[in-house]
Amino acid sequence: MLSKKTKYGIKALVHLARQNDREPVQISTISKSENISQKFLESILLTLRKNGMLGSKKGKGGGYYLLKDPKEIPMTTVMRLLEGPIAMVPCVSLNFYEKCADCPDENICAVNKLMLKVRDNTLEIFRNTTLADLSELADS
Amino acid sequence: MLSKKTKYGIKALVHLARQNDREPVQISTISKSENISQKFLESILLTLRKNGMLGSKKGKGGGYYLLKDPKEIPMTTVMRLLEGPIAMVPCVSLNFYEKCADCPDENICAVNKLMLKVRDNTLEIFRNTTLADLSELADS
DNA sequence: CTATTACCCTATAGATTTAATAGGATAATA
DNA sequence: TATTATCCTATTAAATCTATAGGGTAATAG
Repeated sequence: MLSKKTKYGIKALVHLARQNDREPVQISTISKSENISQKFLESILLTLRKNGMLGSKKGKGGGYYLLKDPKEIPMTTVMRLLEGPIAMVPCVSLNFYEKCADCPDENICAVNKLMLKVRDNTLEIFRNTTLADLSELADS
Repeated sequence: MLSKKTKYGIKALVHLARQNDREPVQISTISKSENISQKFLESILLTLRKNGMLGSKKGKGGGYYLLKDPKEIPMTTVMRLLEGPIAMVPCVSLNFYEKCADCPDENICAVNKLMLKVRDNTLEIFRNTTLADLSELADS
């Protein structure tokens, strides 16, 4: 299951991507528009900024804005930042690999085999989907 | 992330599928062979039996056994039974659909759009992978 | 220069889920 | 009738998630 943190984070990023200009958008604006608890959103945007995804401006007229072109932001980056590993088990994770304590040999492990396939497919989707793609309304 | 319950459940099912005959296998045997806490495994096998996946036999020479041919058991069934929804968000789930509280219109929701793609792909894999496929050792 | 605005940061708490354990009841077999 | 092995409920320990609280800091306007 996707955490609310990730869900809200994506929504906020898309909100910023849909902005025509790069003018800062206030937390409260996004919070109201996307129905997200303002304080919770605050902490999410903070981690997005700390990880180089967003810039911010303080004081009146301040807010958050995207640092890069939405076309240049693949969802792999966003997902790993907010949700962590894309794989469903650590033993098939590229960026968060961990050996299973119970599994003597990954090569003959059924779970490994299955989840490797799932990871490959999911990864492919996230790689080929940018924030710009998600910002285009409806269908496609 | 895949829960240990699901992980252990799949391993146990594969263990049973790898059995040549349909003779009952004791919990303790699977538990030792797969490095799973026996009591925890007990509860997992119980739910698998209650949902028509396994049969059981009590007393000496008892144990659990598959009720169907592994070729006839797609991973969609197993996953839904053990893990629940395959989708990462309830609003794109086929069997566990739920509307998001915060989302006024799913058709223009970026998260919905993205997770729908992921679900479609993952579902396809689970549909086309049977317990028999996972039981074949190594590569493929 | 000072009031206001809006982000910055840490800590904590409540709720939920997960993973496992405990302890015995029940049924089948030898 | 003793033994074996599943059946079943309840409980707990730990982890994670989802916020909320409460103030600090920097920028802007007038």
